[in-house]
Amino acid sequence: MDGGTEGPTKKRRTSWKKDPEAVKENILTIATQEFAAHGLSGANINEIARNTSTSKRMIYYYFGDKEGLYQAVLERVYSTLRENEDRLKVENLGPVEGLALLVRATFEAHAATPLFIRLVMIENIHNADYLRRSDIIPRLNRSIIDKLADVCARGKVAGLFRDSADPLELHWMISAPSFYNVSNRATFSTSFGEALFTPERQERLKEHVIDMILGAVVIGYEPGGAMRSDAR
Amino acid sequence: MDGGTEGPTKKRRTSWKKDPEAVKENILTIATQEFAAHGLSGANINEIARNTSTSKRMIYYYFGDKEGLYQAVLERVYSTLRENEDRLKVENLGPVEGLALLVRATFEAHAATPLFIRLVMIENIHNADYLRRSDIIPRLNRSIIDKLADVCARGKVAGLFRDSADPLELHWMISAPSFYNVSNRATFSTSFGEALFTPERQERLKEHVIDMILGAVVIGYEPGGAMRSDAR
DNA sequence: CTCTTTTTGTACCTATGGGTTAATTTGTCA
DNA sequence: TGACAAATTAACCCATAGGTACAAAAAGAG
Repeated sequence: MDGGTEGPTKKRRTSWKKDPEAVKENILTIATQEFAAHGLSGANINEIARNTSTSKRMIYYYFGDKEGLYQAVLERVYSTLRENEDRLKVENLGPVEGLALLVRATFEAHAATPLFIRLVMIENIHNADYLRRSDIIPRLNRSIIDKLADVCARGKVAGLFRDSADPLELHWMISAPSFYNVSNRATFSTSFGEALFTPERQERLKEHVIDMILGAVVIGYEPGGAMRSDAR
Repeated sequence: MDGGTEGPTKKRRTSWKKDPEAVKENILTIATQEFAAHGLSGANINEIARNTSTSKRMIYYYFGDKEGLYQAVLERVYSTLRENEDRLKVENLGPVEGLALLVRATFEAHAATPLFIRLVMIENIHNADYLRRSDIIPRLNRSIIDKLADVCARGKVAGLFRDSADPLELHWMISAPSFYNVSNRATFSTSFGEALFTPERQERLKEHVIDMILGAVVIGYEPGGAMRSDAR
């Protein structure tokens, strides 16, 4: 493929297609892994470049600098999260089952996306500076609160939930164990062993979390109640 | 070597005292802050040196390399934590009050030591590699489990606690919200506002956590029960 | 088929920062 | 009191990795 031009010294002979979006996607995918694995300062741009199908030059072309790339990764990952949340349909469930579903889904979603968890951990190490700087993100996590507010309101109207139930607090209570379960697995299991991280124990933990949350919110709730079809 | 004193070219003239322990302590204190602030790769040895009352060379003299220093910091911080745990006396309290006290103390201890939290976050980013490598640490966190086991056993004997209550799970349930409350404050408040982080809301959150835990463990428990002096 | 714009590759620059060399002071103990 | 070890200092080294300069090749417009 060098007939016609015959680069004598230089061998510019690659024939690429114009597909900036695919190139960006590719970079972001690799960068996500690298940042999640090593953090912002720990990540290595040369290493990222080596794992992409393009070159270091393109990273700087599209994302400006390391921080720009990190920010793009962060935003993409948060967006994905939001999409997952939006998929959850809870409106046509009873308040108790609805809440139980939200807890269960949150716990499972966290367990299924350790990469996301790691990026959030890293962002917290940076005091959420990049998240704060982003203009698309502050409103992202709105939908989960809306869902909780809906369930909460319906639960109170039906006389099933305590008056003290608060959507934001509830989100905090649901996120905390779900997040910690993944984020602190390494130090926890190093200190106390792997016992809690077998599939069976994880199932149990999940049900306990559901019971705890429902116990705090549902009047007269008793453990195991989330399993019953008539969740009174 | 240039004539008694009188350094014409070199000015080695500082006069220092020998106090290795104090120097090490000083280095560790500064290094703890730096590592907690920026992580292992983000921390800068020159910066640490600049903030100590000694020199960069001494850091390498006492701790070998950056990782050695990080490990020393980690171990010291875990040791401090253990000492705090040991101070908690729970044996002469009833099971319910005892458990409530453990939850309250854990929540407050986490809130009071953000530096420790950050180091644990960072260590989790590194998959607990340095914690695992340390020989003094794996047995460190034993005492808190022992305390929980004691409370648990007494609660069961008294017929107050559910049979399902498990010390390790309990520790997980107590740590999760206590840790998350500090570790994820930055992203949480960026996403949802600072509402939950005022002193009053933190108090409320703490009581809710206590209620959740006790609700999961104590038979027939009802919210606010931890406050009553006769914790039946 | 030019001309412009976008996309890409290669080679290079250079500040940063982890780590080292070698000398110098202080204390100690025969 | 002088050698020896421990503690400390100042100055230096240099690999790494973030970032850039330059220019070529492809695509699109007209």
